[in-house]
Amino acid sequence: MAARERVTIREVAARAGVSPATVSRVLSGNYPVPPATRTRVLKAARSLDYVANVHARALVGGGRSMVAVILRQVTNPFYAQVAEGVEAEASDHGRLCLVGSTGGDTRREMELVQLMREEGASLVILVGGIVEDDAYRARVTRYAHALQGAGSRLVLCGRPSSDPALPAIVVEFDNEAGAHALTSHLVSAGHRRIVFLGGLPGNSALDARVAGYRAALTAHGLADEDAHVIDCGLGRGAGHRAMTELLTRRTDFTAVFAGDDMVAAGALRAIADAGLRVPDDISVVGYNDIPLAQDFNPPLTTVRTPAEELGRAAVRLALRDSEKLSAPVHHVLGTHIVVRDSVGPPAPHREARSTGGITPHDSATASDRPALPAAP
Amino acid sequence: MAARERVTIREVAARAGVSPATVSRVLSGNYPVPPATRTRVLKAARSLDYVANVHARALVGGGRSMVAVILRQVTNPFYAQVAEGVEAEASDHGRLCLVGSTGGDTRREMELVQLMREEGASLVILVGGIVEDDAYRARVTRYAHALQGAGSRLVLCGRPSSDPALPAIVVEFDNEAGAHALTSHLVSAGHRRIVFLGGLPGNSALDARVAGYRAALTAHGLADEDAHVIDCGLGRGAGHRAMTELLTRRTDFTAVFAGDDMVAAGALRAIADAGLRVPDDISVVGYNDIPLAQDFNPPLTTVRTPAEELGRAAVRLALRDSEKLSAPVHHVLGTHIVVRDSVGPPAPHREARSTGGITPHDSATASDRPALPAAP
DNA sequence: ATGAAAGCGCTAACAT
DNA sequence: ATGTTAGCGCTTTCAT
Repeated sequence: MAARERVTIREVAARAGVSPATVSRVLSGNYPVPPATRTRVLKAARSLDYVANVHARALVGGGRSMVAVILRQVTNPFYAQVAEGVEAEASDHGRLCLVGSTGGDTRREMELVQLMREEGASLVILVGGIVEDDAYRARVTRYAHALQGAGSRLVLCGRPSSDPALPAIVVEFDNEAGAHALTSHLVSAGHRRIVFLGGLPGNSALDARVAGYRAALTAHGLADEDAHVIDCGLGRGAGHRAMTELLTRRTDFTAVFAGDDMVAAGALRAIADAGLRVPDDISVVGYNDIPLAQDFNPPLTTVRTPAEELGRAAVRLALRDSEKLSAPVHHVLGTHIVVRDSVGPPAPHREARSTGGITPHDSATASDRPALPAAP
Repeated sequence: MAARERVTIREVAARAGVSPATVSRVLSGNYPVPPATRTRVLKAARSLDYVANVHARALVGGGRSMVAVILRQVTNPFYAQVAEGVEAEASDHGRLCLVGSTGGDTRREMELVQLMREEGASLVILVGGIVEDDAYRARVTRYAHALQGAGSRLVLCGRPSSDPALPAIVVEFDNEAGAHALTSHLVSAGHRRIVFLGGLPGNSALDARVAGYRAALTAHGLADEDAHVIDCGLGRGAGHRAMTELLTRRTDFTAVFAGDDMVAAGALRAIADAGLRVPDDISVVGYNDIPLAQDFNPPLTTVRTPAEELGRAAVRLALRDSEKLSAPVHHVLGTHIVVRDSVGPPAPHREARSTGGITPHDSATASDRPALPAAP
């Protein structure tokens, strides 16, 4: 089949015996047209399989604008949920939604923002914390102004604004409070030696969790030297590697605070591989409560960050003060702990800093595991 | 800062002291322009933060080309992986990639395809099997032709073509073979009463798995009445509900073939909730080998469908015979079983169709569970 | 009630 | 080497 030319409004007009203007009026539906001609035009359009050209329409100001989400990777369940929330809310507002992923590459992020700007997206939503440096912050500032100049609006989702005066909407969680609560939960269960697995210096979300973890430790009268942060970054693989390594080096911690649920997944596997059990030997907690966290072994205690709601809030807020160019909006969503089965009382044999009280589980390696050092 | 109007090519021209045509030539780069003016124009454009209007550009014929993925939902790990593969391969080819999700709504799918076509996507990739009916098939045919007419190309990813003559590329798995192998694995372990949980009549991928399951049963000398398919659809929730219900009704099956890993996740939870253990009491297998399947309790035996490679293949194939409009391409990717810990020998007390041999686990409900009926 | 005409921002002949 | 002109397909005044 040959690629016949696209049928235009003019052909429909000819077929219906009216002018293009009339066809436009019928199709746009924003102008009263007598039922008689209306029907005639509609029939002509249908018989020709006419579809309006969005470019022409957009050019002249008619086109529906869409909302764009830009995130690191779609395979991360948390990001995916945020995207789904954005999608849902956008759909409720009759907007189409597109998601682009950067793979952590700032160049690609820049291209994507640019592309969205070109397409005339009315909303560009940047999701998730990246590792920020000054150059990056400067770029976000440029995005915000450029987008505003083009009549659209930037939303920072799940991360703080680098500059409160930025013409951007920010929607995020209180990661510090969440981490504080989760750490307290661990302390309440009796844990004193808790390692934070998955720090990522420069990433605002992780930095906040680490801060909450440290603050909670202090609040419970533990010395700062009891804090131990392993900056292995995020992801299941990173969690698995770091935990495996930690297990061969130390024996005196009783709980692990994973930077997020994927890190927790890797850590759980590493612990199982080492022949230890959760929570009998070591307690583990995660962060985000991804849908499959309840299917881990054991079901994971974690903090629920309503990802989908984050996405929904982003577009709701942005659309609400649409065209108003009001003062920068800042919205913080609450989180709460979800208690499942990965936390128990500390294992007595792991509490002491000496290597006394060895069990069959770690007898093979316990003797060459040094105690936790003070934080740097 | 007020939202000044979008800067146009004319303003850049004025700033650089040249005509719009010259600016266009410089920016499009497809016409020799002296370095002197070239630099001047570029500087003017940059200082004005000029971005070309894609709509105007597309209207007149010069659209950039990007690749678009359209899938049901990004939160499904399998789909997300396919999208990531597409993204990666597109990126390798210097293309930008956008993903749109339909939420299973065919109207939204249509809008998205339309949008992509209008936006000048050179590749539109439809991922995953939907429930197909004649109207839907007709629509896909229209997509294919419309896209071809617009110089782009349609790729059907993870589902068969409704019509072999369609100007579309199809890349998929041999679901029937995979399901056959997996069912055989179960039979080899000694299972005779295996229920298929998660049928979705009309969905080509699931229908193929059911067919493979039935064929394997027959091949191993089991009567067709040993087949038992529960059409509960896909998703963790559906799997959980259906499994819970099944557990209260029947007692004589020893293994469950879940339609995909998410269904398996729900089934595992339901089994655990009922106080039964996997694989001691019941064996469970899934399909797709999503990244977290290894973190289930127990780690799930499933068939690995290389999702990312599926996505990569889709764009590689499509880009390879780009502009060639050659004969329809059909590509089938291999799959293989990944054996983990969710399959064991059948539990003796569940094998008999009578209610003899009760164990503490199911003694409470076993007496009112009827035997599996023959398939309809 | 409906047509004619004027662009939207851009590119591609066609001029110079 | 660069400016001028004519649309791309559509919507929207402004006429009729």
